[in-house]
Amino acid sequence: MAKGSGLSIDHNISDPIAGKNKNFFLCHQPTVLNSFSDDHHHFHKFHYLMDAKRSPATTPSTIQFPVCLNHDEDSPQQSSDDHHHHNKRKVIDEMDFFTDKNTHSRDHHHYKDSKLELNVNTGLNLLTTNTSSDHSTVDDGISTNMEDKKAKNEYAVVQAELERVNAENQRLKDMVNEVTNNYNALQLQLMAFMQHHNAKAADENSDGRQVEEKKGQLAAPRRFIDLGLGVNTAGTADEPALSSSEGRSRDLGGSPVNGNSNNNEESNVLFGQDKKEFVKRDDSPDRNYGPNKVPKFSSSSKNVDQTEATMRKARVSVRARSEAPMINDGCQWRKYGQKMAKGNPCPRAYYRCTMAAGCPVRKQVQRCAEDRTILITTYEGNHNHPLPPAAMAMASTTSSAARLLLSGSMSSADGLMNANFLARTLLPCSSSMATISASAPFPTVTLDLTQTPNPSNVQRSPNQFQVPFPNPSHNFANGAAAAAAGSLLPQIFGQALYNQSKFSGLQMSQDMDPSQLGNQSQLPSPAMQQGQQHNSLADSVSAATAAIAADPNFTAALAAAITSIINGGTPQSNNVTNNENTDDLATTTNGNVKFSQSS
DNA sequence: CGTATTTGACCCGCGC
DNA sequence: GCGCGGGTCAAATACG
Repeated sequence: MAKGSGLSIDHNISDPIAGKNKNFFLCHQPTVLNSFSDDHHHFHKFHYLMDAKRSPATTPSTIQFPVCLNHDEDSPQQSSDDHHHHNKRKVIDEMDFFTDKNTHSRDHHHYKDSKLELNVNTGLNLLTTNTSSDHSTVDDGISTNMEDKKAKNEYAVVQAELERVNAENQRLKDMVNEVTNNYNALQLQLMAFMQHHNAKAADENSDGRQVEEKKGQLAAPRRFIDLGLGVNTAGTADEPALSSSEGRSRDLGGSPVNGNSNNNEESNVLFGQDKKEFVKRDDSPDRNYGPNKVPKFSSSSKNVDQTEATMRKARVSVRARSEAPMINDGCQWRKYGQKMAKGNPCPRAYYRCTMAAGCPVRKQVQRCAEDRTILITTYEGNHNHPLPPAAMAMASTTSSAARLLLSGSMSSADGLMNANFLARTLLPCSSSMATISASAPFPTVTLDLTQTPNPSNVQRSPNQFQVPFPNPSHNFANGAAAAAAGSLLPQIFGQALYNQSKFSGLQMSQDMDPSQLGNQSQLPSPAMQQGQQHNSLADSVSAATAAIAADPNFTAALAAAITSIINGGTPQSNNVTNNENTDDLATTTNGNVKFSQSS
């Protein structure tokens, strides 16, 4: 749909991006959400939380009313009223209660489904019972002050309970947000870690070296050069994404700083950009990244020019379930724009990193059109400043993933094969498949942290290829558990790797020096990984379990697991693949990793 | 009052 | 050349 095409954006959709309203919804059925208002999110989310807590055997809400009817008569509130087994006032109470409630959630029967159901049902039951039984008493025409007081008391009790539940709702909402953020952060950490290892493996493969030979400390920096562009200088190889410089000095007129030859390799992750550069172009827009502008500042060879042009476009997209407007990636961002993107009713928000002046890193945040609980965050560029540990994961992930992607896209003849290779190397443990798109406008690596893919449900565009990966979820009986495990397993596995020094049972240690792990040490070659993964995964996970059990971060992992299970238990409708190529942000895949190469 | 966000306008590339 | 869509700017506004 065209921009400004009268597309009505309800604030349910725009809120999460707009950032003002932090109350994004969690919903089983995204298609119903558009009719809800802000006030209703509250209750809807509450229902979600409570529903998740319920045991599977919980009776559906529609059946609970008659069941609770009896409970209500025995409920403390009413039993306290010893004098009135036929309380005529209860009709009034009930009406009052619902009058109050209706102002909040008239449409939300879900609310009654929650913890408050006793109270709510109390009213209902009283109504039904009283209407039949009250005839005798009501016909008496007796109305005492005591009854009025009792009614008011009950009303007050219900109101207090409502307030209490509201407060609890808010608290739970906060908890969910926090847990979700932790979950995403942890997964990103895993991504970064695994991707580092695999990138190294890929590097060594391309160098024809033996895995065991490499020295971790030295190999880590080199990898970027080799993967990025062998022909390039360290500096240019440093900047696969739009962080690359150039005289995109539309406003600043800054002299282009190319090459960045002063940049050391070790600055790849933390300092994707050399400082000279970002000082010059502290506000340079992305549009100057166009290929036509590359020759201006680029170095000698056309090869390098093409490389830079491609690298400027490189993007790393992360799909994660999050209720929050943004995933917590450890960086500070400032919003500088918002647009409606074609093919997605949710607005796309543009952010730039504000942790350092002139940091070229930008990101786009957009909800997935098919499943709006999924947040799609697309990163461009490398940070030109030190990052806190929390931000390291994402920074290194995007940086290295972009390099991996570009290393594949560089050799045009083998583009798809390289993409396959990249897909295999990025997340062999976590993903069940990788989808490779050759038609995206930008070379894009998509890391899907949402769920375990179901290959049979995936719809593919003709130019997408999927690389089957070992699916860790095949051991799980039900889909929810499988979905949960799909995201949890790699997480545990990654956590185990992270704590690898604490145990020695990890299969991976056979192929590499454990001492190198903390330093982006290498992994077995992708082929080896695939071959060994099946065999070693179970052992690795069990070893990992032992490792993380002793780790303080286990709590985070556990929280992530809970979140994952909750997510997995909700009906998901994101088996849809949006093949709209023009919307690279919204392009979905059930695979955890997708590479999109510009043709 | 300083900072962050919003939002309409603008620029640019691309396809027709 | 024109229209469309993505991306960014910057004045206005909101917020703490």
